[in-house]
Amino acid sequence: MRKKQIVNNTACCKTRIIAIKDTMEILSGKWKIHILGTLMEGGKMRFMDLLREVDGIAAKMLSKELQDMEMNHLISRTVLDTKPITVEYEITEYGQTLEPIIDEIANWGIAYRKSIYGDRKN
Amino acid sequence: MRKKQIVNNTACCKTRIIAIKDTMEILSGKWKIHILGTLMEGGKMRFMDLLREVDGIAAKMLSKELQDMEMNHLISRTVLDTKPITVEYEITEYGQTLEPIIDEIANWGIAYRKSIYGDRKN
DNA sequence: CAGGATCCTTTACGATACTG
DNA sequence: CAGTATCGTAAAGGATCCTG
Repeated sequence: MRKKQIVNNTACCKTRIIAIKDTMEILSGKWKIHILGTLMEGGKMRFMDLLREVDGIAAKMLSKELQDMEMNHLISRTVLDTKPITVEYEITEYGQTLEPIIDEIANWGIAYRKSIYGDRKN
Repeated sequence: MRKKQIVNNTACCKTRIIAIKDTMEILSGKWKIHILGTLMEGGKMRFMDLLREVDGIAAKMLSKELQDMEMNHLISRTVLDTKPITVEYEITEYGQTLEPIIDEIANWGIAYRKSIYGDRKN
């Protein structure tokens, strides 16, 4: 029960830890999950929409996080030829594979509120 | 398809966004999910164990995040009366309700590696 | 061992302009 | 509208030393 087998552990058991690290690296920062959650609800959204809906985010951060996620192919950016231009952001198919994560996060948050405020409407 | 019904949306659809916010507030920072993931694998662990297993974390951060999570009742801290003293950290029952989230994060990370390196052993 | 204290560097984040 | 630039703060990160 002490520390035997540490060497063997490295091979099999760290996989999960590394996996968590990989995922968190891609979702790094305070905002990506919020943005993704918002985009999952809202479908195609414009910069300003996101700025309004993602509570508390500043334009600089939004801009930066969107670029980040675009680079990682989690979202797509489409410039529409209007005047002034419009830009639409949308979750990619690949980005949608993150939905189970976001869902669990949302579910936990909902349960959390219930455990605090009870089932009453508050 | 434009923006009709925004008013109605606020009542029903923001629940999820707020839930995500709640959860992310409790899991805020770069390390909590890593620590939880590690504790979920390792069971009871001591400070030094965590310092070794949570890749890259500094003692200062570990200490702070552990306190944070203890305050939120996600983990428990037990001081054993040895000499020198030993301290064991463990996920609480409440903290275990986060497992579905961590699991999804780990799963995604695993799939992510596969999508990059293929099924070959790398 | 389990940490807190200190000091210093580097990112992350935020608020407020400003531009095509 | 969709951003970038600029500036300032706060938190993260690292190193080292210290204590019960």
